[in-house]
Amino acid sequence: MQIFDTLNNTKTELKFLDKVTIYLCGVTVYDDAHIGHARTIIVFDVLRRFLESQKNIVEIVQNFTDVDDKIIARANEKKVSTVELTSKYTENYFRDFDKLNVKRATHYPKATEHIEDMLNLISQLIDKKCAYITKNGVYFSVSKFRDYGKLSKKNIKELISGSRVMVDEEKNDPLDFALWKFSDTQPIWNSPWGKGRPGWHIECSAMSRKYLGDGFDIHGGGRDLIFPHHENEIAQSESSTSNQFAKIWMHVGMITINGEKMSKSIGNVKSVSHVLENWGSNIIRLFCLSGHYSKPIDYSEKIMMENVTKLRQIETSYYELRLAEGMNKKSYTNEFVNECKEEFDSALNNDFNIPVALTAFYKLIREINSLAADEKITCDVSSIILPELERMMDILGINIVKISDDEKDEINHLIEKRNVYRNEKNFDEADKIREQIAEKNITFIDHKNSTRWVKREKIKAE
RNA sequence: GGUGAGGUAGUACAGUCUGGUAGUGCAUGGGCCUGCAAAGCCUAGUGUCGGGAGUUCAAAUCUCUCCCUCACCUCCA
Repeated sequence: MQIFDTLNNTKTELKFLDKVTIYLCGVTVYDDAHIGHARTIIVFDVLRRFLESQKNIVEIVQNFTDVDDKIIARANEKKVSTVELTSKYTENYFRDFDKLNVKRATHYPKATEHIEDMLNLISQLIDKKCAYITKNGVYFSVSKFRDYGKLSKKNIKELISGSRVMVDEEKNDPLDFALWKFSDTQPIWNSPWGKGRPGWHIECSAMSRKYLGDGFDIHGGGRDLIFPHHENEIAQSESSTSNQFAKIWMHVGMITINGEKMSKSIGNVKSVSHVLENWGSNIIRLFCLSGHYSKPIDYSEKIMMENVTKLRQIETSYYELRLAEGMNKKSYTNEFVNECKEEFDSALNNDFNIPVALTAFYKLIREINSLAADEKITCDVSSIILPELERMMDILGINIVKISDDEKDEINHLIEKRNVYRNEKNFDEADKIREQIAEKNITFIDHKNSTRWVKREKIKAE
């Protein structure tokens, strides 16, 4: 598999050994997750599902930042403890992302539960003279790491001149960043250098090492984390181990809202829970996967509606296969299905090109609907196509509304009843049945000689 | 100012690495199917691939240059 590596600025072949190890920068739990968080996490969820479908064992670590100045400020504002605040939003995170059909990561380490690991790492950096102590805290000395700026392609001189950071006279260099900040107010922990709390970047270096070792396959996150967060992680981790940190840096593009940046001041932040409420997980996933992962995508109602159309097509073809009956005299070969599968997989293997994979997916959908139009979907045909359709849907994380056997019997009964009315040309009664069943989100599909049906997901915003 | 990503049909995207005069979805037109619908199928049209120059038998693709957009450079997925 090839993935574009931000560090080397080139597509890089990834060879996995016994398992694939991934570290994904998660969220700071001081507020509800928004659609931008969802995109990054969904992209990695699909990556994980794809790798697993290729028989790889995937170990994925996604952190929660639960100690941070912003958290403290928000907790004070709301007059709650930081623990109350972070546990609430951590719960909300799982509520939202379970609904988004995101598979749980292998580990969800929290910063506050790994203070020891961070202190050990900081000690090592001090021992190696890569860090120093001031009256405000412990700082990483950027000048001691020769490759600083290699990820974000920044040179240190420019960073200093363009720096908008408040100058801290205690620091040796304006670019130096905090590993540990001294403080007397909660939340604080003891350290060999004084009470305080960790800086933001150190947690990922410490926790990735704890769970994945000194080097691992893929480090992911949103593009906006490249500088300074990931740059600083590299500096910390590679200074302490002298090993290569991540083999590949994979960054996911931003989401804009109607062409504008998502921001609190504009008031256009789309929370996951809000978008879920209106559109549901399938539409959100199709939307988040609609452009190449590395490029920005724009959120708008119009785009979401287009994805509703696509979901409807998926539902239709899925039910056509599911409700197949009888056997076909002419055997259906799996040639076309294999072609779609091949295109789907090779697209994903080529820098995880999801839009191209989706084209192969929709190609299969069209084939199914085309066969269905000719009433050629029989059990034998379905048994060839359905497993592949389900495999693709599973990789994409698309969940079609299922139906119980009881409901199925009831619907088949109603179809028979309706057909009797239709034969009698009693269309008023026949249409009544159609309207009645529509309330349960079931749509009849009348082919030439038979009637099929689809149970549709109810989409509030539609 | 610096760095990066982009500018391809009405629209959203792919194709650029690995040159061979453009694809896919949605939307639109026409047809089919239907008792009417819905769903779907079939079919059609639309682009001087941001401008210009260069290399080449051949450029959306490589090189140079100009214009424009966006993101990041401060917390940010």
